[in-house]
Amino acid sequence: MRAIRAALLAWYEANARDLPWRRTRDPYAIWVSEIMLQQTRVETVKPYYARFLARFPSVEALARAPLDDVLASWSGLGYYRRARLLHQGALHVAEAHGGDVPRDLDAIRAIPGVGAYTTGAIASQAFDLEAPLVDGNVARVLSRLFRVEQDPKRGAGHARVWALAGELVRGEAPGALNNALMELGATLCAPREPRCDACPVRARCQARLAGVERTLPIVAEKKARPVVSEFAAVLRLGGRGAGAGGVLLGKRVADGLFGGMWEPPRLAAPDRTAFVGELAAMLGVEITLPKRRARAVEHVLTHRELKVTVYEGALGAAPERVAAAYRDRYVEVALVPMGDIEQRGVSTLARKILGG
DNA sequence: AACTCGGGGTT
DNA sequence: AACCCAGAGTT
Repeated sequence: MRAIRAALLAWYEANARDLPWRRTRDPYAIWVSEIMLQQTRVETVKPYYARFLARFPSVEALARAPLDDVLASWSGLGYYRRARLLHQGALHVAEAHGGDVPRDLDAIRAIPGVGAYTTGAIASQAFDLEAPLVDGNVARVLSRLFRVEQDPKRGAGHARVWALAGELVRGEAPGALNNALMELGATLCAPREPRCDACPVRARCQARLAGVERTLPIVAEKKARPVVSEFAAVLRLGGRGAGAGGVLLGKRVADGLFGGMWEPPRLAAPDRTAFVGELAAMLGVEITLPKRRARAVEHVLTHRELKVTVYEGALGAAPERVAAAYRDRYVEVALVPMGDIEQRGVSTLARKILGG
């Protein structure tokens, strides 16, 4: 274990990528980066990270901000619940800890949106606590290094990789050690084609010694992704009334898919006629859709594939609210000038629907 | 333990 | 097309 630690730390020292969140010890900044990096690639996160910290530079600033502003800053990043939980987390830290991220493991873990991985990341990187962490990269590295032949995402395999991470992190520079494990998984110990020739611990890798490095880690089979068909409408108000020129957006309920985000109204319906009826009922005004000129928008998510038929249409009048029967989906509607859409929390799917 | 939740790059 | 990524919360 000591030799592996030393090899990993020396390799990391010489090969670490220069990432924005590695240039700070501010626990808030590290926290923000870790939430953004959940299931999201480094290159995707970089611009969001810089913009987010510029707009919300402290726990207090984030806690004071309206959730809608936070969602707007998250627009396009995905997994929007993360933004909601991060905001809740800021409120929690502001109230329970006076705005300072706590240095206690249990207190960190109690922050909304902070799970086992993020606890270890904040504790080790911001406070140099000997707290382990296991993400997808670390799970793969440890599965190979110690030849764990069970799915590291659950059951005994999960317990095993966390125990190994706990043993490895004990010692000096826990933050660097954790980063070294992640860096190794991100750069050399790749899922398909690991570059073992350049690996600092290849001589001690149990999987490589047994010739099974490409078959580990064991992963569960994935379920097929169902295809869901929906309709959406990009609606504008005719004439010169209030809101003329704007496009109608609905704000989705907090829970579920795209929670709290704005989008052109999107409904499942058997056909175009039914969709127009649903839409008119939801908005309480007359809707005019052309028979043709529908566009097809496809959007792939983790657990489903959306195929959306998009119509450009007109409103008979400006709707004031969502009908009660539809408030399990939308909580508010607004006519938004195209130029103001960037200030709303808008999903990438909504951008595609608006895109034309 | 299973399920939900985005988006995008790589192979 | 398949794969997978600095995961967490709910049921």
